[in-house]
Amino acid sequence: MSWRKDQGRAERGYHHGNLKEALLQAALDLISKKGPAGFTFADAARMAGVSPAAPYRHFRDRDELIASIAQRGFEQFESLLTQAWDDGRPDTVTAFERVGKAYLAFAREEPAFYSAMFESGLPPDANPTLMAASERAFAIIRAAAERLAALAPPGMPRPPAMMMALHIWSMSHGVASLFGRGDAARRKLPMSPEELLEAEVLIYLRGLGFRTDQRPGTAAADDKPAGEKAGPWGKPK
Amino acid sequence: MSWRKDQGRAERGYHHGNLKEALLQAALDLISKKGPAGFTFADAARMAGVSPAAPYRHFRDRDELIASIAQRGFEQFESLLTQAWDDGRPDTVTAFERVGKAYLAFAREEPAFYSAMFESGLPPDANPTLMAASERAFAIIRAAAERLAALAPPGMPRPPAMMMALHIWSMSHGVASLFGRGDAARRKLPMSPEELLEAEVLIYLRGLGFRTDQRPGTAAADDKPAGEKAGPWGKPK
DNA sequence: AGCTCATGTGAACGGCTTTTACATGAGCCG
DNA sequence: CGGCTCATGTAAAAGCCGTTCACATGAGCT
Repeated sequence: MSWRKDQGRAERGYHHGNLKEALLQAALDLISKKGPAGFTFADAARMAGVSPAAPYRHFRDRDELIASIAQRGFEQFESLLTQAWDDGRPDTVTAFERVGKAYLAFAREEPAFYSAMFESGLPPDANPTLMAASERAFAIIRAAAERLAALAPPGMPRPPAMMMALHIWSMSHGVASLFGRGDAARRKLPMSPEELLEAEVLIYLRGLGFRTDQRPGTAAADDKPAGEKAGPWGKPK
Repeated sequence: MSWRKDQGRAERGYHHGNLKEALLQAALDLISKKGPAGFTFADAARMAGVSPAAPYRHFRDRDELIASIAQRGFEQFESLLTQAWDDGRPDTVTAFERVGKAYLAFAREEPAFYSAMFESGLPPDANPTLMAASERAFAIIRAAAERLAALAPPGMPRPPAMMMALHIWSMSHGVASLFGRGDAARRKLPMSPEELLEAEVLIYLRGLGFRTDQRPGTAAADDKPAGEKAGPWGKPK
């Protein structure tokens, strides 16, 4: 019974009653503290107050637990992005930037989920339901890109929405993964990750011909070429 | 002596003679096969034909071995990027794109190095010499960005080179990390990672006011606003 | 009340990391 | 050449982890 920690939880009998949930919660705690590599199955069991063998009644092995967390992470992620996108209100560009911020916020505030989702080294094709969850989350970015692409200024070739979505995703993931988490991979930056990503996306959108200095939402007013105003990186000296 | 594998190597006596190197090489093999998580110290020792305790004469622990690999990776990375940049020849934009391709090529061809460098979950501040190596590699991108920023079209605010460098780095890392390696994280893409990154960088540069459809290198010829020609993503339908 | 099956336990196996005391022999010094 | 010394490697052991298996428990159904 050395594993029985009685850490403040209600007394329980032979059966835990909610072990699967308790294990997922414990794993989240542990991963956010020590990274997905430092997390151990036995620790999670200890934290839930059960024997080291008990988790095997709920997860085939350690990887399946991590995959479960990743999946749950993608679901929360999708919901967060959906909310941030808010169907493009009040205008497409504003909503789009809100999605970028939400991406970073998720990476920062849920590092355990984020690393389980993107840095756990699981084969993504191993778990079809996991991949489906991941694709549903990406679909939000994809949908936003679609709407944005439709707004591309006339007289220019329309950028493929899928490509735009992949670009935005890679920017967001790149910033989040290199600079995003408070603890890991801290490099000295001249600006916050949020500012960095926002500037990056704005410059990118300008490169596609968008005029990012105003927010018409749906109206494309004048035709002045991009690049004659202050940039998105604050005041030029 | 079960650990003695005699795998084709020259016979040796009590002393290995080159164990440190052999361990690094073995670790590279193992990491590229099974990821940085799957790699074990004992396996590396076995592969080098020594007892499981021998590696401790050369590395304080498993993490120090991985850090050594990461450091060596950053050195090779720096050398590769330097070579790709080639001091901006034949022209800045061309050289810049070559750097992007070199980044992806490194991630693809040296996945073991790449994951040790960016995905091993080591605290980057733990090892000052490692961080220094990482900064020397980044300095190449930084220097390239500096040259590019100096070329920014007149009449526009100059983008800060440091910001450009961080943007380029995050794009490259994002693409490499999400889509770059053949095995891991494969998602179906409408284009190759190289094309994806090249388009992304070109659009970004256009957003900064660069005219990316020609390669003046140092001369900024005419003034036509960007965005009146075919985009960098191939033919618009 | 009795049965059954999901859920949890204990013990055990093999493997990994790391430490400690000991063995070996390469290189240096005289 | 002979002997010393110390870097390098070995053996053994402790402690942890993942995983499996036979067995225990008791919740829920009939």
